Amino acid sequence: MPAHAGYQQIKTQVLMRIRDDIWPPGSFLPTEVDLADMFGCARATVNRALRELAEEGVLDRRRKAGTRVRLSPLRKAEFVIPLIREEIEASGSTYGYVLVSRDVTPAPGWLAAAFGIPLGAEVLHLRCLHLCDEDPFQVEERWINLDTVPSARSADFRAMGPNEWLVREVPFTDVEVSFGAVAASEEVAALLAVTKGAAVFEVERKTWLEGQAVTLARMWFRPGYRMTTGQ
Amino acid sequence: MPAHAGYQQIKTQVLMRIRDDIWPPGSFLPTEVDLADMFGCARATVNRALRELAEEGVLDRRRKAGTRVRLSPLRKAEFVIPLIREEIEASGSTYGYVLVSRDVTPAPGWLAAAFGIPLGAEVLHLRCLHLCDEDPFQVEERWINLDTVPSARSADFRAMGPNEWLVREVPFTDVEVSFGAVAASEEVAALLAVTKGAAVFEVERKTWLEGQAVTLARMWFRPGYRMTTGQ
DNA sequence: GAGTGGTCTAGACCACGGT
DNA sequence: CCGTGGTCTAGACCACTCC
Repeated sequence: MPAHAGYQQIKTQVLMRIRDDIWPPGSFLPTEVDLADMFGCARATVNRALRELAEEGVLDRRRKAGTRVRLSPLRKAEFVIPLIREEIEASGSTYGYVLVSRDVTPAPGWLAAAFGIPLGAEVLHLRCLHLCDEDPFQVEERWINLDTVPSARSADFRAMGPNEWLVREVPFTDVEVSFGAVAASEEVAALLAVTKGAAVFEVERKTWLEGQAVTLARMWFRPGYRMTTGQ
Repeated sequence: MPAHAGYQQIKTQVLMRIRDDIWPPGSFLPTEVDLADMFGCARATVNRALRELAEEGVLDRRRKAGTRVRLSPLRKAEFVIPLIREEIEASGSTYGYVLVSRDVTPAPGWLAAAFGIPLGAEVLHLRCLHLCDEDPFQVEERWINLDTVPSARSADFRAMGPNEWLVREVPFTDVEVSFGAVAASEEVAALLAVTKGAAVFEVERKTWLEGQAVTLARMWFRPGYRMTTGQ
């Protein structure tokens, strides 16, 4: 109703009306033109408010059909995945890095399958350990597609982690991240200084550059590590 | 350059120039006015493109200072957290639910502290088991603040899970989600039918309604469960 | 076919915050 | 102070998709 309704206020108003069951789940909202009239503002302002609410998972919008309240709102959680060096240094600790192993091999079958590369294509395989104040913090196992990133073959990963190197050198267009919990393998347990079978948080990250597989990384964190929404 | 540059094309163009090191990390982009001139479009169009790239973590924008390329782009991962019933039914399986325990107690110290409620305030404490085709799928432990949600005291959680009930009945304004890996406690292990100490994926979810604590839930999933970006 | 959202424009005023 | 992004407007055309 305020003469100077901004898109933020419109978002709030819409959420209030949904909460008060004026627009219950599944029901249609008025059209943008009508809402602009109701709120005394331009249609573009309403459009931005509704577009953002749709993006946030509250509304469902379709041309011609209109805007409706989602039956159950999509519940999204956004995580910022920090560069491990920055995460450790931001906490006031000292970052350390060790390259554990490096070899060039034909892609194992599971990797070729999971990643969409020809079976037997050469990949660079690295295992690394990241330290926080000298204590094991994260174990990283990484596979780099040498067809897509040939320069990785001659890069020196003894001083700089593959993550940092890739961030600087290799662009990508698509990412897939997944989280899970696994029992520490013998090797991971040894590197993390935990008992074999201990519960460790696992992050897997795959990237592509315009359809070409770039890299796949699996990371295991020391016990107690959590990933939390927000910054 | 095309006469009809849309904001999508501008985003692409900007990303290409960043990739080609025309605008290297840390450098400033031209102002919106100049870019609008370059791309032959209105400033609003440039604004939307840059605003979205900032939202995605590629750019850093400040009034007066201008727009610069982030030194290292923020790496964000967005997860859609499904309602467990819908997740199971979407996979073609049968959903089952069991209420394991229910009691009303004064909030334990850790809960009061972690959640910002007065020590000793009454909370409803529930333990539930969610089943997929009769097999344990998820164990849920839930605490509901009865000061904020008094109606929960008389709700019947034997037929409907607290999650579904809360989604229908209680609005919230703020959420915090965190993921981790923990060793299954004796009780969780028994409910999930795994050995004690097995690695299980844990999701913790807290919600507030305008500063008032609503509910805290901890959920443990059967082995092998993963949370993946995208829908 | 027609109604809805999706987008673009040209212009304007404002708020923040670096210099 | 004053340049930059943040937002709003009034109008327009377009694209999708439901009927």
